[in-house]
Amino acid sequence: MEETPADQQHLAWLARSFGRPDYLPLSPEDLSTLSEAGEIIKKYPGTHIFKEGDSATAAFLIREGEVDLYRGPTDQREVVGRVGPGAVIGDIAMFSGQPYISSSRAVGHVTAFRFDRDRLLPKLAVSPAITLRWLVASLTQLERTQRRVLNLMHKTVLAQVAGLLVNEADDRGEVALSQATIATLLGASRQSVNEALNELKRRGQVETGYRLVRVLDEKKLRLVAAED
Amino acid sequence: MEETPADQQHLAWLARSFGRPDYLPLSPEDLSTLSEAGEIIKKYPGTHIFKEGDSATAAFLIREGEVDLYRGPTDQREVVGRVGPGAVIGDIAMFSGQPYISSSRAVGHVTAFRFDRDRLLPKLAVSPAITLRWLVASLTQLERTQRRVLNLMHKTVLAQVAGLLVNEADDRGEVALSQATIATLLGASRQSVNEALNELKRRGQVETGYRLVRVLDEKKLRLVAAED
DNA sequence: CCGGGAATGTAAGGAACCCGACAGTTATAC
DNA sequence: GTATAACTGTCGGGTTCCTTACATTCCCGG
Repeated sequence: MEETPADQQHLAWLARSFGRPDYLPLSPEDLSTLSEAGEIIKKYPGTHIFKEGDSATAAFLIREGEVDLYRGPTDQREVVGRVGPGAVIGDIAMFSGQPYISSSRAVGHVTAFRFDRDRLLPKLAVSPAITLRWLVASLTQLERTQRRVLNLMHKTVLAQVAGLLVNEADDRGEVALSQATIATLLGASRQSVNEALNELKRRGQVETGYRLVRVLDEKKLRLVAAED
Repeated sequence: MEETPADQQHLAWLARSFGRPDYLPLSPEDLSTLSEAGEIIKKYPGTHIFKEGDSATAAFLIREGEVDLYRGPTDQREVVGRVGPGAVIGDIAMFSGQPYISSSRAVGHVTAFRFDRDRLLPKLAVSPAITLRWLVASLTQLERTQRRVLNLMHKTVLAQVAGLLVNEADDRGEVALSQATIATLLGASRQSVNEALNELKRRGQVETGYRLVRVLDEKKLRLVAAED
């Protein structure tokens, strides 16, 4: 089998995306196996990758761009999360054989790898290493979600906002979310988020702009997130 | 290899414990493989199965009894959940090679199956079906936790209590938890839980006793849980 | 360059909930 | 069988946060 440089790059990227690279690294054969279980797809901003209730025939590995996950009807949608490159979505529904539990919509231009259920399962049945890696990835996600439960339970909106900013900031310390989106992500009201951001701005720990928050003092922000 | 009736029973129980039995059922060889990766252990009430921060060398599958999961120091512990037969605990830490994230304590007499990491991983590496089943189990747990996040975000204490009662009730409709425990499970105060239970009692949907809540009208209780 | 839609800023009133305190009740251990 | 710890029931003050409402600012397409 001959492979172009682009393929190589893609396969290497696949290897990095699943969990810690030092833990049971995928062999080159494993990578090939995985790449044959689906295709790369591209989505325009605002389009759906899958919708709540659809039969779950595939899972998706985000390569580029960001994706919003939400539940409920369009007029009163409830954002469940926003994920970026490296995230796997739709796998819960696909593996458990149930309809998708949430809808996913591309925020910007999105490139993803689609794993087709019928092609993936036979491959996994003969590739324990990949299955194990996928298991570890899902358990890591589970742990993250459990931590989120603990945060939601006892922390004030101020601490929650600080925590979200630290987690979601890119390498330039910027978070490109509207205050309304931050509010739904935290399950708070837009006004409370606005008030919290004002407090952080007053303390000189962040700057705010249109659809944008810039982290100025990550260290202090982490302290605020740990309070309460 | 000769197997006693007790072994057979145990292996069959293992098969039922992991997710939906109609989905990729384990073969008898898989069951044997799994049973060789650890031993059955028994724990007295109040004793620890593992403690937060310990090196995670094993995961546990609960066979009988209930287990409390909690985090933080003993004097101000924070209950993360209570699990019964069929639940797998400690697997997150074990697979990701990190110390246990929470402590687990036997509520009553507990029988569990201990999977030793060093014996389990080689078995899984050659048994994709088991790994896949484990993956499905963890994803199901992830979905449950995500649902809990949604509940915590927008629902009132009354609705949360109603939901917990419906989920935790045994076949006689009884929930043997103290109001304080219910409160920590929901991240609410004991007083608020007490107030909610009074309201449900006033409506004739539950009865309360010492360390006990009895569900009288599950149907209406589900409606209350869905409100808000 | 300007109009409309989207996002941000601000304020007041009220609901839900937490905290501290204490009295009454039930289980459990000695 | 009694002491003690654990649990339930209840009250009032205080806080956080939501809701409603409206003014202002910003972006983008024509």
